[in-house]
Amino acid sequence: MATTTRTTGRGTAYFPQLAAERLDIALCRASAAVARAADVHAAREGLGVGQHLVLQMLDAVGPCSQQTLSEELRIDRSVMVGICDDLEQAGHVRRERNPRDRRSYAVTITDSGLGRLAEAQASIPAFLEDTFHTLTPDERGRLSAILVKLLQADTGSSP
Amino acid sequence: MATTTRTTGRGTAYFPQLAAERLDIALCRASAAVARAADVHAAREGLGVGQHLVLQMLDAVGPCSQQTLSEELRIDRSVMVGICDDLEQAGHVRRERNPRDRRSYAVTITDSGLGRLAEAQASIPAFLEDTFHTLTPDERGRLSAILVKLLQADTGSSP
DNA sequence: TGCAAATCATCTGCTGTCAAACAGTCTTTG
DNA sequence: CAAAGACTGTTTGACAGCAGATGATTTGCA
Repeated sequence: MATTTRTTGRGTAYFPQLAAERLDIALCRASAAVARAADVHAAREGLGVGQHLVLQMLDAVGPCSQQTLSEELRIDRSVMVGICDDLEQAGHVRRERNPRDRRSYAVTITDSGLGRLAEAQASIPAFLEDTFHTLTPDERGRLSAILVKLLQADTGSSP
Repeated sequence: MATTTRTTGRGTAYFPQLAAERLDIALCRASAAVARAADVHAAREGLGVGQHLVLQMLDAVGPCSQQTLSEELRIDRSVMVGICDDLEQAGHVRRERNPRDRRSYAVTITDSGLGRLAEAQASIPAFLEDTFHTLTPDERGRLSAILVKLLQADTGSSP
């Protein structure tokens, strides 16, 4: 028996060793696990992760073009189209042509969107606590700082 | 005006703030960037990331079934099929039916595979150095330890 | 003014991954 | 021994994400 770790049947599992040697793999596997948890949470909440981020950013910085949203949230343009479609259909944002540059939209959050955002925001702390409960607050802070530093090198990609 | 950061046009970018607030998002975005770098490196090296991991594990723990490889490397079974197909076609592994349980294979690394693995392994340190050059060795160690700890909670998924 | 180049949103095709169904094999149990 | 259930590898269908092309609009320059 040994119902604890039925992975190999051998005494030791190989994954921890790999994760220790290959920082890139550890990062990707951890991200996949967290992303899955986020998707589950979002599905239960009824608001997609991308939709939540868009509402949050619109609330924080005001009306934006879809391109600005894409760049700042690191979401592809063609994906952003669908996210804004869904949000607009739900009545959470309005898409108005920017009068100063009618190629771009001025995506604006509505009162409905503000209410939905407030609901969704309220559930985030519990989600984070649940997902990262194995880490101490100190470790979470360190992880955050390291990731921010790592991400700073990835702003403009290549010349 | 303001050709420095053309992301928003505003003075400050929103992404760093988001990354600081949402640990899950920061993790996913960093992972995406690293995964892309790994894919580029793998393409240049001519050996897929998954293929490399399989060879590495076979060399470390000996012949395995595809299921063991899948579970320990956190790669889906149906993806593992293609990886082993490619490796077998390249002559880097052999698939022999396990005589004790003919449902499973005993995937075995060949001499060709050992040679290919040695080549690929040699290029990993430079890749890691290049990808994580913004982090100090101390930060890399901390990140690794935190990720390992975070991943330990993800062994058996649900009861 | 008029025309070429750039920009914004969108659409299309492709790749890679995952969930679910399927065939072959082993184990259990009557 | 034989049927039912569980496990291994494989195939199929669906879906997210990304690169490139397209249409509408603005900007730059002769």
